[in-house]
Amino acid sequence: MNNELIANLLKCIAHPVKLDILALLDRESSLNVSEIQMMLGCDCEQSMLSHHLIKMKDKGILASNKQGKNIYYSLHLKDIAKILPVLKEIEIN
Amino acid sequence: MNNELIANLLKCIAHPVKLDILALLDRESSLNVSEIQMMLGCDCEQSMLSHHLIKMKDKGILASNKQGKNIYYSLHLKDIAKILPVLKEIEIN
DNA sequence: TTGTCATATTAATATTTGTTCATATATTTG
DNA sequence: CAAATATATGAACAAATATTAATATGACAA
Repeated sequence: MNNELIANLLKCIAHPVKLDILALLDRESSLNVSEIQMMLGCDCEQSMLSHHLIKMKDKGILASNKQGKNIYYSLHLKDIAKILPVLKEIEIN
Repeated sequence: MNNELIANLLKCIAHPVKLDILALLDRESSLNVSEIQMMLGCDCEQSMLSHHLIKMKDKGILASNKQGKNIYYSLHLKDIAKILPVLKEIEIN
């Protein structure tokens, strides 16, 4: 992947809630929107959450699959999750 | 590092030229602004480049050191470079 | 001491992004 | 069918960011 694409990806995920969502979906493999909202501790409004999810889906980071009333999201670009632990471990002085 | 800080870092580097600069400084350890500009293939204006460098310095990603007319920049938050190869290797379908 | 080079600073502006709110759609249930 | 549930959509606006251009600063050389 070239820097242009990488920059786009990073721009898309550079948001605390989005990072939370990625970490969740890296563990849980598939969750519907309400489940995600619960697990985020309700600190994210329904509409806001939907916007986040759709933006990440548009970039190919997430995938979604409808089941009845619910829409299940999952991590599609799995490799992106690899950077999360690396970032977590960074220490600042 | 928490998601708030990570998001800030990612936002700061989520730009093709900034990613180039990081890759350069990961290899070369220390370069002055003109050297960086040359190595970027002159596709970045002086003022723009200066803005990029200063922003990354403000976030603690880069460090600078003045030597005569020149200012040498180096990678201060070295760990951030660890994500670059991981990102490069990501493939999109 | 003037000029030139390397870099920073500032201001102006265009563009993008984040957020909220109100409303829409689709599915299920009674 | 009407109501309830789950989620998406779109508009509006503030705030953040990117970009450019013009000018400033500081170091060195002639």
